[in-house]
Amino acid sequence: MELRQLKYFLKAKELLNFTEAANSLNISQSTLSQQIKQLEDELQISLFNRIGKRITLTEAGALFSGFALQSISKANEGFQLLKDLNNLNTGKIAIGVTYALRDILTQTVIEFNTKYPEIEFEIVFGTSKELIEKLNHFELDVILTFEEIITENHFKYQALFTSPMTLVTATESALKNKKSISLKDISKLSLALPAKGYSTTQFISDAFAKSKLHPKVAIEINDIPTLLELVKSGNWYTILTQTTIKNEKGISCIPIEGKNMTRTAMIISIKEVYEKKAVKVFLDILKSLL
Amino acid sequence: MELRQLKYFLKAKELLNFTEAANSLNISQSTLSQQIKQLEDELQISLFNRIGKRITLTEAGALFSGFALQSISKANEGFQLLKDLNNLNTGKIAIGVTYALRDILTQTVIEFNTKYPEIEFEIVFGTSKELIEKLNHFELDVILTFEEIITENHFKYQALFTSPMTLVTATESALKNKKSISLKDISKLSLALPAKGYSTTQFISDAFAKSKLHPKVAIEINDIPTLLELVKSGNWYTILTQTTIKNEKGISCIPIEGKNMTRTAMIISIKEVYEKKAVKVFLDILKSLL
DNA sequence: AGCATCAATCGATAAAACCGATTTGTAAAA
DNA sequence: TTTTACAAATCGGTTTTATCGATTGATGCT
Repeated sequence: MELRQLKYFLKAKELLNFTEAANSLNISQSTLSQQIKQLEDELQISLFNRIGKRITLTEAGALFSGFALQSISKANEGFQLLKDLNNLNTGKIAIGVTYALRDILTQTVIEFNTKYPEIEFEIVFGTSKELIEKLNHFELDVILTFEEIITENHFKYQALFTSPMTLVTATESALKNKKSISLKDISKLSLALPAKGYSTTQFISDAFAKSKLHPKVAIEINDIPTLLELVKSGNWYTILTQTTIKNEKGISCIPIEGKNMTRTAMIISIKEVYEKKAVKVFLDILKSLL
Repeated sequence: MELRQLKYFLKAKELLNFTEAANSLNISQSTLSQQIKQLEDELQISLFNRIGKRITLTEAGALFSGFALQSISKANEGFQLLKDLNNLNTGKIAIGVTYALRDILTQTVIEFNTKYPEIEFEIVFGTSKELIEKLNHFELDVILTFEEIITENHFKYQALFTSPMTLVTATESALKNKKSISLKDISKLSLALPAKGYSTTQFISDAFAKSKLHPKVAIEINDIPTLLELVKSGNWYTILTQTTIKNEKGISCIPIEGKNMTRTAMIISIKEVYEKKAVKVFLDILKSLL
């Protein structure tokens, strides 16, 4: 059992196709086939079912894959630690972020980059659900999102700031002079909301359910800039945290009445995983900008 | 970076001597030297300082070794899981135990072995300190001991039963008719106690300190059967949990007065590590015997 | 039936892990 | 200081194995 074989196995598991996996790994199909077989021989159990010309993962393969991933990850974390030890002249930060936190992220990336121009970024926008999935697969170092209802034990949470939930309107709206608005009043309006999966949408539907109200949802959409365009048209309203529309023109926001109508921005990372020095510095800059 | 190299590295780290490490690994010193060098080249950092003819671990080596161990352990845990998946016809249980729990261990091992004769045992008697050290190095699957003052976050603790602290005397002792005894009275007696490192000794000295008393410790000894022989002579007394001397002949015990004069037997294992099926079954049998 | 696809297998090659012998460098002993 | 002993590094050669391309065999699709 070698790390090489574990890598091969995981790629084959991911694609469930030896030929494609071999291409992806830049080895021949024959090599991959042999190495998987060798691993199976050593483990004395099949990792894949060969059903005709297609393969599926066995129960053993499914159970084993978690450990294989952990084994590789630990080795990589060790490697990463050594790189960091030298300096911040190399490396990559992978950050997941919800659209609402775009502004603070952008500021931080710009400032970080002037100080450490060699560090690469991978920035992934997505729903909380998608980001947490990626975090769990070690595809992201850290994510920035709002607090979740369910907290997971192996995550580390750091609160950043709170932001009120607001009704977002076109600037020239009938409601433009209101200082605040109730959920009941909102339930009379035609709404365009972020798609399910966005934590904001979950939060809103929970809030309405608690008040035994039903929002009029005319549009669900999974792209926030487009959502804002729709709102600017004046035909619909939406509900977002105030932070989301900071620096946006042509729209205004009205705080929603009621306690607990605020959300807390969070940094989420995996507890037991070594935190890259570059990530630490990045987060320090982020916090200093608040 | 391959698991093979990580294993070589860890053995070299352990022995801090390439020649001995190579022997222990059944490879030549030249191979070990080359493989370590190759690993260092890949990691672009030295893992060992070569000071003359002797080697020491660098800071990088020390930091990296934890990840190397984790990487290997995760791979091994995956392997173990697959073995367990098949059956309980193979495998090994490594148990650490303090002498006090010898009786319950023995019963469990006997019963387990009649059901699963293929499973091997490695049984290590030692002080709590020694056992916890071994548990942390993945040399033991589980340990049986009394509760510690300090609990560690990455351990899982399962309470088994409580046992009173007792003064142990030769059966034909001047104290034989006493139903209980105070710490103050004990402080007048000549004691033989288990060596430092035994959790019982720690517990006793704490108890005396709280009562501002000083025990008369005539003998410290790191072997419990011998300790009991000394007590049987009638020249000394000792303090042990009642469980420890269950089924021992020629000695009697007198409960010690005062609250908190009991200890709780514990199963301790590492939280995040996969628990072997055989270990689970073993512990189930152990609990059923209580 | 014929074709396309994919994993397994075969034989050959290139890479690498490995070994024994030797060298180099240091520390301890004389 | 010189000698001796020891331990890691290096060298050249051998063995092992990872890899490849080509082929085979089995399956699903048209």
